[in-house]
Amino acid sequence: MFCLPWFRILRRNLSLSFWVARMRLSKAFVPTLKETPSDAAIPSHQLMLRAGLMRQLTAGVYAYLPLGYKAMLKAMQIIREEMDAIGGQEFHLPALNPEALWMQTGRRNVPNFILSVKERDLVLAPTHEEVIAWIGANHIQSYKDLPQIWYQIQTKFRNEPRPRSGVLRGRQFIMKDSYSLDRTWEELDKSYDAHAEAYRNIFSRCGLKFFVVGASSGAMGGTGSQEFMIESPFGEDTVALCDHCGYAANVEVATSAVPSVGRSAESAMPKEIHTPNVKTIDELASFLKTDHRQLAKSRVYLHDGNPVLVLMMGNDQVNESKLIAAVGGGEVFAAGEEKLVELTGADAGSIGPIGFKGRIIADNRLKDSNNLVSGANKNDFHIINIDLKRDAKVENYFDLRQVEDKEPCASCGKEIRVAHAIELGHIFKLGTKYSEALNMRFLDEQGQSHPVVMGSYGIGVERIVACHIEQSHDENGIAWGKALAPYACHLITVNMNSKEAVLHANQIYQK
RNA sequence: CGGGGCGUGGCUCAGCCUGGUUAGAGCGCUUGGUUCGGGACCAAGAGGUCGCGUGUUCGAAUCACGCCGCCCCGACCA
Repeated sequence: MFCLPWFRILRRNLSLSFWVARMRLSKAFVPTLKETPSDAAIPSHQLMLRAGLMRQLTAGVYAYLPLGYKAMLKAMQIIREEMDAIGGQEFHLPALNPEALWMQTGRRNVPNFILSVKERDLVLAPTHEEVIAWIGANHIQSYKDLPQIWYQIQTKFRNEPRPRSGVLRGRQFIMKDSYSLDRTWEELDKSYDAHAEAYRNIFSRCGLKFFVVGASSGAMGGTGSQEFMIESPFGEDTVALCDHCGYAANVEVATSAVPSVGRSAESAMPKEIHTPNVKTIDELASFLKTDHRQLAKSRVYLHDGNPVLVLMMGNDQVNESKLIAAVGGGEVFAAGEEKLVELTGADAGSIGPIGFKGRIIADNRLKDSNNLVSGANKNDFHIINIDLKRDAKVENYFDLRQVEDKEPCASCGKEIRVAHAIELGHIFKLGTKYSEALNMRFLDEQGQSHPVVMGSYGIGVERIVACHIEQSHDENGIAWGKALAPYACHLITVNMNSKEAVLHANQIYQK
């Protein structure tokens, strides 16, 4: 019989490729695996190994085999076409960078970021803002030189503490990164919007079911950013989605329409009460037979070493991304047990705003509320009837809470969903952080010097392929869409004993 | 970096607890034969520093210690 080889896992979806590559399967290097390698935990990782797309060399580093590289090349070609369509110019920047360049922007010592070379003062570039700004600083002189969109598709290196999920988080990966250089923030908006549109086109053409979320710009600096995501239980990001109105945001910035506590007419006088063995908000609620809305939880953080007390309603969780934004950037750590006693005189569970020495900020939900219960900064004691306007020196109110599943949507009021997602691309309005650090400036019409306004935009090439597989596979293997399929067409001669059939098949093959 | 797990032919794993013949199985691979329209069968083979090192012992894949590597959870994630 004609024995079907086991690589049926590669099967399906025949169509013509944009490039004419032919290969006889008998000569192709496609090492398939019958069993799932024990190291692979998620479908895309398992199938990329089993289908012979790639092999792992070491943690977070993969060798792409011909079949896998073909799929990646197809994704790269789509990216290239769409980047060119918005006026992007392709570069190939060096992966080896002088360490000194990264010292200038202060990013050399960002934790878990840069991999370096032992023998020289060189580092492996994790991204290319610095090199772009270096080129721009040397060659952009006049407003007439702007705007520019510069991009490349290049291997990046990062000192990932824990690579995982196959190709989704590696130490070495291929990324399309682009950078817009503009004169003004308004023009940056245009470059940014052009990228957003290009990204939509790219992911659509790749056949991905994706969505866009508002995101935090985090330590990159800048004023705005969006992420392009696919929903997946294996994603490392958490997003809030509204299936009714389309609201979508990373939980780092997501809001919901939870009601605030408000203020009652009478503000009773504060009183210390004995609350033995009451450590949690739930215990406090049942001890006092009240609901969470009257309880103000205190969390103490150290912001660049200075204590900040954060008041939250009931069991609302502090969202540290929002907290960082609220306190004006920098680093934030939750204070440890010993530090809590040192700062407040009490353990976690009995800490409160009254008598706290340091900044106090509170979540919007508690704005101007009264008759609240919080810790007394004395173990086993709480204070009731706290009026935040009268009794506590709350410096300011911010949105500090983490949204939860099933809360009402901030824009339509219906139920939101909190889900995991994989980030495919991220676009940032960077601003002038890097252009100032590296002195990339231009002269305007009046001869005034200004820093170039930058945007930065990334796409993970491997993630496109892996996400496609996550979204398109079954028990038989990968169901390739035609956009990324390594080969468009699989020509099978059913009866190799028929000279006529073989001849015919070969004729078709030659075409 | 904290917690957990694992490391035995290309892949998946057994053996280890209760040290003792030439270290096993399935899949894959090679050769020969059979089969021949839906993931073949029979037979014979090749292939292993049992992650590395030190130690305990007459004797270590098996026990102890150290190291390395990989995976998962967490922290982190520009």
